[in-house]
Amino acid sequence: MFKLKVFWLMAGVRETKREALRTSLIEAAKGRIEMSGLGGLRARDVAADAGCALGSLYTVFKDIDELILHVNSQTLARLRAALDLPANAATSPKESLVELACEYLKFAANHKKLWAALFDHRMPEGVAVPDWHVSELVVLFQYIAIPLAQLQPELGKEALANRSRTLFAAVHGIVSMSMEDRLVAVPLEELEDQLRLFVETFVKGMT
Amino acid sequence: MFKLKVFWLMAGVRETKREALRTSLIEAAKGRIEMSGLGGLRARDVAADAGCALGSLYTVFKDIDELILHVNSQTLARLRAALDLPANAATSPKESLVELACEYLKFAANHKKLWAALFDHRMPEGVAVPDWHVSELVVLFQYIAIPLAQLQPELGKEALANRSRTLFAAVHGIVSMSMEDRLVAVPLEELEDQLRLFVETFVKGMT
DNA sequence: AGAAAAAAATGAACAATGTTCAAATTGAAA
DNA sequence: TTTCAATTTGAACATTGTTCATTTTTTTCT
Repeated sequence: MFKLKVFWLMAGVRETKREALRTSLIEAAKGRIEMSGLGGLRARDVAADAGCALGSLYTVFKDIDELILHVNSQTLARLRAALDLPANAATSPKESLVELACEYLKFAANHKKLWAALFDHRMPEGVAVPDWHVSELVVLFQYIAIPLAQLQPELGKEALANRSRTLFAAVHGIVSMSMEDRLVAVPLEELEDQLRLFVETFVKGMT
Repeated sequence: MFKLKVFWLMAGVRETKREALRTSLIEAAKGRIEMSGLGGLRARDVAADAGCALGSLYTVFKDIDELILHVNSQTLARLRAALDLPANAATSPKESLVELACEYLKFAANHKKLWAALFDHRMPEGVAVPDWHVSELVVLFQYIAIPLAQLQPELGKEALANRSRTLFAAVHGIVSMSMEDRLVAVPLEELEDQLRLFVETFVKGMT
């Protein structure tokens, strides 16, 4: 028993260190992206920040893209968490959609560079985004599908999915352009008003 | 021999060759982007395709970004030309907005990589997109502003500009996501129906 | 036209960066 | 402790954007 436990503990050291390194690398990459954006991410900087050699990065991740995907995965998790509040505390389907959109805008504004990395990142030509990450993205459509289904109960499953995706894309486009200071020089409160108006108009047109 | 030299002197060989090189480089870059996307663009390939030395590229353009901006500038010009048809042949403001959106979708679908380059390209951290290029983009909002002003004549100049920008951003978001085969596996006709429905719904909600 | 000056084109060299790999280090087993 | 296997390391490599001394071409001057 004692021996077994000792064995297990000792055998665990490698796994433990590996996990710690993995976490450090993701955290370091996240920090660099927050500071300098996706374009300012350097393998050497990440390794230095994480306190490991350059080569060690490649023993944990296949390449830089895989590391970025993991940072994006965490960002998506925080985004989903932020959307859970308005999704649950809804007074009406319309209000729910409006609040979801506003929360999305606020998240983007409060995490500009991490949020941008979510959509700016591109895999190398011909390489597909892995399924596990695509499905993390697709879940976002669900937040919209629930209130939308209440507003249009006659919609079939397919049609509902299509419209959810379309409305998400529209809101995303608006938020996305809001983040480009060059094209939109307007305070956040006003952006939120515009977005609110947009969703309300769209919902009104639906009924 | 004397006459030949005089001819060359008068022809302004220097300027002519410089313009020809400029054109070749932009054309070569355009071709490379069409073939391999923005991520597949290489200074060496462009120079080789244009039939000049690597260094010559940098006698015409400050850096690769400037070259890309010029390719994007031409793409924008073609996009605007494509939008002129539906903008002029409109039967009603609503129809005008619908057709503009559909034409935008078709342009994106027919020039996927060039269109993607338009929005995927990022200047280096801290460097702003030059004014001349920003204003080329901003003109797109005007296409929407005209029918929108007819639908809501009570809107002030500022409010009209805001709403035009918002509607453009929404349509752009939808088209943008449509181009990501991974998230949207749907034929173009159906995408067009979705987009048409979206704009119609929004216009209906506006009135 | 020919020489001299100015401008432009060239491509080798440089710097930055992602990735690999042989050697060194460290953990696991006996 | 000793041995073996897994892991870590960072120097070296490959690719790419950019620069610059040198060469070539164009213009100017006589």
